[in-house]
Amino acid sequence: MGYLEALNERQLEAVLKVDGPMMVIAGAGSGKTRVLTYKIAYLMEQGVDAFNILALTFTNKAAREMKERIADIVGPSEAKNISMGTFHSVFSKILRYHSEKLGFPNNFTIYDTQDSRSVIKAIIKDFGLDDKVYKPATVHGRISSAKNNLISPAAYEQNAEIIGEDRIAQRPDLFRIYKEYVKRCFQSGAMDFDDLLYNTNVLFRDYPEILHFYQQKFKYVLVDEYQDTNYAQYLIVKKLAAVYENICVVGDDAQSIYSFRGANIQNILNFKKDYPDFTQFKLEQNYRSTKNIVDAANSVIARNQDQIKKDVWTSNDAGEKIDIIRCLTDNEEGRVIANKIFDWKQAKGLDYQDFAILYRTNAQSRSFEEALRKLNMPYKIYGGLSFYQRKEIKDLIAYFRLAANPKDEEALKRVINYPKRGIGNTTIDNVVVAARKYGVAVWDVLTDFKVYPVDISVRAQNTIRDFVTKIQSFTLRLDTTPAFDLANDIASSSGILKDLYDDKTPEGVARYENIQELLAGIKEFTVSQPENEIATLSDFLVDVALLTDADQEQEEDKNKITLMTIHSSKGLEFPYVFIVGLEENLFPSQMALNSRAELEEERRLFYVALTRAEKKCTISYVTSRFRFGQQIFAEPSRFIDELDQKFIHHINRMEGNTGGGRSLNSYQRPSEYAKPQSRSETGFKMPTQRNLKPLKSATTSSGKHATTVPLKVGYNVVHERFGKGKVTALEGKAPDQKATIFFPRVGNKTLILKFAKLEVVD
DNA sequence: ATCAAGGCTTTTTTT
DNA sequence: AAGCCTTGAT
Repeated sequence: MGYLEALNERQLEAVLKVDGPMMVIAGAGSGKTRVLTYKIAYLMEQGVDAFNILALTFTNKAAREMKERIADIVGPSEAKNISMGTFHSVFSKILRYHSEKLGFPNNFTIYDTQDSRSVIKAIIKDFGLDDKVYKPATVHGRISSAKNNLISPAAYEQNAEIIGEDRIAQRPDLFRIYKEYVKRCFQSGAMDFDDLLYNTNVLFRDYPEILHFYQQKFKYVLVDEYQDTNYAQYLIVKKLAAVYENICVVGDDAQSIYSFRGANIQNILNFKKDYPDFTQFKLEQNYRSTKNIVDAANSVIARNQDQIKKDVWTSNDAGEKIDIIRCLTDNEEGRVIANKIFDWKQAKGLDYQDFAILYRTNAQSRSFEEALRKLNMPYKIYGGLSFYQRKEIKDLIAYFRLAANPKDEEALKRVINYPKRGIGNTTIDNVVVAARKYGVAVWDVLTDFKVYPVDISVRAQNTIRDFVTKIQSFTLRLDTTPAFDLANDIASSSGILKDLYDDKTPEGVARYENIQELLAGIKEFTVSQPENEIATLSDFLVDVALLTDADQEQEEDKNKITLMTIHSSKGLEFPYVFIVGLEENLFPSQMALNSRAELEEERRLFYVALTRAEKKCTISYVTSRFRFGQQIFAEPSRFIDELDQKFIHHINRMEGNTGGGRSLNSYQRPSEYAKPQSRSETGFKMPTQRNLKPLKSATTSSGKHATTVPLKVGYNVVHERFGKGKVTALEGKAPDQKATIFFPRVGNKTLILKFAKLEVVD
């Protein structure tokens, strides 16, 4: 049990408490994962059977990593018997096992967001509703939050408050859409993400013997990131733990950032109500970050009203202050940060993987990608359009899905005429209308025009018959053929492979390669299966719907700069972190300015971002950026002002003195903002904030001349293009003085100071 | 039935 | 800037 020595007193207490309800409130970087890992290992060493442990994590990746760490302690053969994963993946497996109880096929499809939206869109159209008023995304959000709160369509319709909200929002028919949506999903043998939680609750509610079975199986229940669970998840956990009450939840209310998805901080408060004799542990020592970072983050989060008081502290060094960089445009922001990474990597001998760029929205990644590409620096973007959401991948998987579950209407619609086989929209529409009329799945109509007559041409009927036969031939081989073999056959005989191969545009080539990559992945999946079992395509499909980019990480992705949203950075840490786009209406998001609760969530998000950094945190904002293809002007985020000034340091890049109306600032700054941050003042007013001094008489946009600092041999300077350097020699006198400067990036350069755009670094 | 062109909305975050 | 949808021509 030597590993227990690696724990501090608080952590140790939390690990050693085995039985009964407990809650660990764990500040950022306080070793939460370590506690959870060791706790599970300790349980097993105390004789708890791995089969009796359920550990729920927020991502698949977190589950996998934790499992590996536990395996290191207790051995892989034991570790693999723990039920560990996300709520969605663990309970989708349980649902598959009992699906017939709920009237679903055991190979039910999991609809992703796109599928759900598409179903909803069709319903809105069929109901003759205006899709400007009933936006599919909004409607889906409404349905999703109903499900997350376990409100059935019937209960929705009865709920005066909800119906009132819909009426006020001019969407009185929403309950009808909800009802129809559930019906269509059921008819398609499909569950959406929310159904995985909702239906688990239905299963446990309606089948006490099944609930009883899992209560006995999962004698120990552990939940990570408890602050981000929603009501449906809360109730699942509560029911499972009702008998033994061996429940351990771990979380940090300050890092609750998923309320848009139904996450409810209330769950933490409910915990006290549900288990009055629970034990609470607080982990407050941060092992991750410097004092500056921890204290700066504390100074921000202190402004939130809703929080459990904590005193997060660290014994680490003070470290450097947080730099705040102003840039003119989003493109410049990309270049400046790419250059910084380049310089710091050189100067400090760092790896690419030491850096992360975090942003509020996925769309911001572009300027960084471009800048990094130009400097030939490897990066990896997480999130955004994931591999599995690409059209060609979804197309091929749709064939797989259809083979496994022909009632899957979204898959059917996707591929019935792709590649083109002459089954046009009119035909499909007619078939769909007929299916609704007969009250059966579209597939049922397609397979039997005698029983379900449809008014379509004989030609179309024949084409459809061929298509149906082809799918049926796939279905027949589903349980007997290894996944890779069948997948390969489907890719060829569906015509997808040829269709993409014939497309010689760069995009087409990339798509073809993506398909090959998917097939290679399936190959790997197939051969990694235990000797005497065959991995079928159905097995592959079970996982694929719930996979994300983070689960796909390749070995070659390891030493790369990380680009991701702050949301996806939760739980991660990096030595050097850049938080970019700190502007009003972007961060905090424009959508989050309607209530204090929303703003506080944005602030928690900022807190999460800050606390990802170990050594150094850098923040940037721009005064002008492109949005929807249009240039918009931006003001610095209020969050910048909320940081205690003690811990930050403003850097304003100086311009050259070429003059001439270049400045965007001159018309950017409205009067209310002609104050401290204004470029010629910030960084000069407060001596404590000064770190970069202008060297040559740089003319600012307002026409003022900045102070001139004499240059000396040995000074460190920053050049706009060459980056950081050291002055090795000086010759001549001003105004024609020249300096020889060694730049690690480009070697020695002799520059005429009059022209060189240099800044001196203290 | 298919394809090209033009117009329109979109960006908050994710299992 | 890009994807989606409608429209209109073939």
